[in-house]
Amino acid sequence: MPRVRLVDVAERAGVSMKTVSNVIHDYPHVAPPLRARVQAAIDELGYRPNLTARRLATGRTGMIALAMPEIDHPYFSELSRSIAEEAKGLGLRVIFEQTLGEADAERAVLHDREAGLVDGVIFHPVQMGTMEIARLAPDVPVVLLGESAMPVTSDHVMIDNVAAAADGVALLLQSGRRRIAFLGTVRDDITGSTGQRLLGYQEQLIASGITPDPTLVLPVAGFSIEDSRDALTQAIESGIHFDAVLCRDDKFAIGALKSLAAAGRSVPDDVAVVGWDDTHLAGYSSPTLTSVAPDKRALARTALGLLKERIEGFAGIGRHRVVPHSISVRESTPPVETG
Amino acid sequence: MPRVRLVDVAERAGVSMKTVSNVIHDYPHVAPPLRARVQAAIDELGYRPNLTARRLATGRTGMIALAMPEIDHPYFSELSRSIAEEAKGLGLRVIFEQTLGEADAERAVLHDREAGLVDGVIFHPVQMGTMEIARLAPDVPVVLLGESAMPVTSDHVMIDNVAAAADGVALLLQSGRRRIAFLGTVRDDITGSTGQRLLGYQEQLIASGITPDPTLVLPVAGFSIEDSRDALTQAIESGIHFDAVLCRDDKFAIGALKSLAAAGRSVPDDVAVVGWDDTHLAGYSSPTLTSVAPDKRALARTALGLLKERIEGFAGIGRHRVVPHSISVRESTPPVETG
DNA sequence: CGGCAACTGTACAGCGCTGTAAACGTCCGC
DNA sequence: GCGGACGTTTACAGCGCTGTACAGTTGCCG
Repeated sequence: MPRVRLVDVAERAGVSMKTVSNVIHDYPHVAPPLRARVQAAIDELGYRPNLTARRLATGRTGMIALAMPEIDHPYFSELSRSIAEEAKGLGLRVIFEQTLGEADAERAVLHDREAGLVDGVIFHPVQMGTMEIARLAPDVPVVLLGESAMPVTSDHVMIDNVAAAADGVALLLQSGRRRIAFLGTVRDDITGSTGQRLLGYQEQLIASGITPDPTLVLPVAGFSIEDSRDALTQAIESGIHFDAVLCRDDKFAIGALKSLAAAGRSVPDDVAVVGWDDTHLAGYSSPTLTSVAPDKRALARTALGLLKERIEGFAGIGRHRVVPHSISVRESTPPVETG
Repeated sequence: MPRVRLVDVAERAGVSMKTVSNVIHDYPHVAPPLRARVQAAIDELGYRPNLTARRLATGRTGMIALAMPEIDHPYFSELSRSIAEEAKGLGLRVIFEQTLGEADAERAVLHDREAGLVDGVIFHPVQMGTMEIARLAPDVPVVLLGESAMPVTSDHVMIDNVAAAADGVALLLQSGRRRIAFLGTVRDDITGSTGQRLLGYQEQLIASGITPDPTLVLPVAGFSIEDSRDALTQAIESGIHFDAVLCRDDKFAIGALKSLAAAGRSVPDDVAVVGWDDTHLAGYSSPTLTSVAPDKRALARTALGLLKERIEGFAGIGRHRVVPHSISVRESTPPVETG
C-alpha cells in the first residue's frame, strides 16, 4: 500500500511540506489560490495525514482512557455512552480499560508500562484508595468518578449521594410510607457510595422525626440480583415489617421486586421500591422502577471539561464537582399524597 | 515533566540505544551481564518506552477499533466486553466507535479522515451494505459482525440465525406448543438478522408439519420495549390465538412479558416466551427468560483471530465463520415433555 | 520613493524509537 | 595459528509530521 505522504503532496503542488500542513490545519495565512492548489493536490492524491507521526511531533495523542469496572454493567455502559458522545464532540477518541475491580488493573490505568498512550484518564476506581491514587496519578491528568477516593491531586466528579438518598426517602415519606428499609451491601467502607447513601437515608429519617430502625438496614451477601433477592426474602421471612425499600442500585431493586413478587407482596401497594442509577433496567422491570437518577450527561460533560483543562495545562490542586441528580418516578412507588 | 528517553538509559548504561531496545524487547542475543546492567539503568531511571514513537517506527499501533451501533445496548455491551477481554489477551487495545446506526458514522469507521489510527477494525454494520463496505474496506483490515453485509473482501463472523431460530421453535414444539408467534420488526431486508430468524422459524414449522400462519408473524413499529409490548397487545386484542412467542431479541421479549402480564396471561403456562441474544436482561425479568444464546465468547475470539491474521498480512478473500449458539432455558418456557 | 510592517511561504531540525547493515570480538576446527 | 562462523553490539538512517526561525513579498505611510 503506497501511502501518500505530506512531501508527496508538497511536491505535486510545488510547495513546501509546511504549507501543505498549514492548509490541512486551516492556518489562516495561506493565500487563497495557493490553498486551492494545495487542496487539489491533496484530493487528487487522496492524502490522509498519518496520526502517529502527528502525535510524535506534537506530543498529543488526542485520546483519553476511560477506565471502568465493567463495561457491560448497565450504569457503566450508559455512562460510557455519554462520555463517548461528549468526547467525540471535543475531538477526543476514547480507549476503554476494564478493570473488573482488580487492583492491578486499576494501577495499570494510572501507571502503564508504556507511556504516551493517552493524554488523560477518566477513572472510576473501586479498589484503589486515595493515597495510592495520589502517589501514582502525577503521571497523567486524571479525573475520578465515584465516591471511593478523592485525593487532592486529581479532579473528582460525583453526585451528592447523601442528598440523593435523602430525596429518595423524602419521596417515600411523602407518599405515606414509614417503615422504609435500606437494601445494600454494607460491608464496605463508610466512605464508599453505599455508605453515603445509607447516611442520607438515616439523616432524612431523623430529620423527619423517625428513629432509624437498624433491623431495616439489610445487608446483601454479593452483587448479584439473586443475592439481593435472597436478602430481602430473608428479611420477609424473619418477620421484619416494612412498607418501602430504598435500594443501593437498580440491580438490587430488581432483586427486591423478585423477592416481593414471590412473597405475594404487591408493588407499590404493599411495598414501594426505589432503585438507584436510573439505568435502562428501571424501564424494563414490571412494575417499572422509580430510581434515583444521577445526571449522567452532566457527569460526562463535567468530567471531560475538567480533564480537558488539565490536558491543556491546568495544574492546580484537585477540584471537586457535584453534578445534579433527580428521581425518575415510575410505577414502583405510589403517587405522592398531595397537600 | 522530564521524560526519560531511550538514549538517556543507553548513556547511563554505557551502551547503544539499540541494545537498550533489545533488552526491552527481550531480544535473545544480549549477554546476561549486559542485560542486567541495562535493566538496572532502566529501573533506576524509571524509563517507559514512548508508544507513539514506537508506532511511528514500526508502523503498527497495537490498537483496533470496535464499531458498534450502541455501546449501552445489552447485547453490544456484553459482546464488547468479550471482545475487550480477548483483545487484552492478544495485547491489543480497543478504541470504541459508536455509530448509532448512522451511515456517516459507519463510513467513517472504514475510511477515516486520518490514517494510521488503528491496525484493524471489528465492525457491526447496520446501514452500510455489502457494496459500499467492499468499496471502502481495502483501507484497513476489517472483520464484520452481524448479518447485514457480507462482502467478499472482508471477513465475517456470525451465528447461524436460521438454525438458531429453528432450534427455538423446536424447543417450543417439544414442549407441546403449536400456535407459535414470531415477534419482530420485519420491515427490514430479508437478509438482515430478523429476516433470517423469521426464515428459520418458518422452516422449522414446516419441517414439523405445521403450516405457518401469517397472522402469527407480528410486526413491531420500532425498537423499544413499549413498541414490542404494544405490538403483542394489539395481537391479543385482535383475538389472535397463540401459545408461544419467539422474539427477535430479549428486549422485545421483555415487552412481550409486559403485554402478557397486562392481559392476564400466565407465562409460561398460557404462553411461552423465547428471547434472543441471552443478555443479562434474560435473568432480570420475571419470569426469567429462555433465550437463544449466541456464543459471544466464541464470536469475540473468532473475530479477533481473523483480524489478527489480516493484520499480520493475510490478504486472501473474505472468510466466513459461523460460531455456535445454544438456548439458555429459563422460566419463560415450560419444561420439555419427555418421551 | 525609502522604509517598516504585515503577510506568505520555506528550510530544517527534531519528536523517540526501530530495522538494517555492518563492525567487532570470540571461539572453533582443521 | 588462521579463516570462517557465529554471537553480540553499534551506528545511523529513517518513520511522517510540526514548530521555529527566517527569508521573500507586498503594501502602505510619511
